[in-house]
Amino acid sequence: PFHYNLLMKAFSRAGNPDEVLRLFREMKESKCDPNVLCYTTVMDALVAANRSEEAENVFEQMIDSGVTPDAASFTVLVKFYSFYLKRFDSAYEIIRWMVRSGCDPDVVTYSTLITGLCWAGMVEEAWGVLDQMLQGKCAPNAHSYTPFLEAYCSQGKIEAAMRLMESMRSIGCPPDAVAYNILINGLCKHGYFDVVAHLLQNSVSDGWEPDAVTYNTYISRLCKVGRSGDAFKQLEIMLEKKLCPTIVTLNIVLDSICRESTVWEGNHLLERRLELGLDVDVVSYNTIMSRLCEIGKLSWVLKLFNDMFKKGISPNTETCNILIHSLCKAGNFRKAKCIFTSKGFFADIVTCNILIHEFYKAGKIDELHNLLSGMDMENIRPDTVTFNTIIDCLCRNGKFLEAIDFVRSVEDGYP
RNA sequence: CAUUUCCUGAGUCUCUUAA
Repeated sequence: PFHYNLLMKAFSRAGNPDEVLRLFREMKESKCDPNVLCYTTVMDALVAANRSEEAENVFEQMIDSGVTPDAASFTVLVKFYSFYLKRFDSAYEIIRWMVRSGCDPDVVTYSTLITGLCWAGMVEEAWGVLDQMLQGKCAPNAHSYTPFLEAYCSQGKIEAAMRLMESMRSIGCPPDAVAYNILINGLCKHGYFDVVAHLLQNSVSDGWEPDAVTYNTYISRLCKVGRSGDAFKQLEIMLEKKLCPTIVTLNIVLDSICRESTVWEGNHLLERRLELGLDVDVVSYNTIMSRLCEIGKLSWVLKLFNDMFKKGISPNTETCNILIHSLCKAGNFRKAKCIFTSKGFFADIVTCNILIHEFYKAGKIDELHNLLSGMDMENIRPDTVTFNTIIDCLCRNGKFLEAIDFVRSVEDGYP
């Protein structure tokens, strides 16, 4: 069981839930009874792949086979109810169940719920959970506060975020590099690059040390506002500080090069990756394929996809979305559908938005309706992009009355 | 039975869709 768990954990980290499931089956067939840790590993792998129904099944299996869940396994349930399904009533229900069964929720459980609530924009509710936590004599840590920082920053409430940083200090949870990274991301997003420069200068006296993520954040944001020259200066500083660039750093630079100069130069960087001591990953390929998709080079996209496969890098949902988009743009709906319906691929809302747009453009209204009802069955919830796409397409086709009806029909259900 | 070690859960950065 230990060794199986180690293996499963490795595949889970590599983002390969199917292999995790295969090992899990193999384990049970070889009469090696999984323990709580194994069940939790499997559940977490499934949740990370947004396959929560299957995770729920595994939890039930665990109960049925008489294995007692611990705080960690319950927390995985809280995680998928709050992070993915946003069903907070169910998350609270899990916590009540924990208390009833004598397995008290700990700081991780509460922090998970707080994170989910903050991501959903329910900041007030989240403060309530923090109170509940304090009443339950469970001491909060940095994980309990940073979700609030993130929420404030994304709402543009920079002042509130700064004030929270100060209170963290006085409460005895001084902000760490992660907290500063969240703040820096928020500051960059709202254009306060000068404030970021100051924070970096004062880091020693403020008691924190910038890490690779700090610079990745700063560099990426500078690139996004077209200041790639300044971004490269920061990359130099990062290297001078002996901070090792990560694969994310490489991907940020790659993205900037592909957008600003040519895909060709981006590809060139890929070939020189070894000099940096970094190996490319699925995101590197997605970055290039996406730019190729943009300029309509289907055959190049397919070639890179093959290269990627040969290197043993598994495609993720983004990869498949780029492929589907490229195929549709080239009018090859048949192949696109092949990917869409292939097992092992789990469509998300982005996949559906791409198809909705392409079906409209191609006038494939029947296909469109099939897709919409399929989304309903698969529980894929439309987002703002879905609605904007539909409205935009209706208007472009001159169907203004239909567009107006549509807006009215979704007015209350607008996400 | 105790003790020690190993294996499970939470926060920040990069890629995909509309305008």
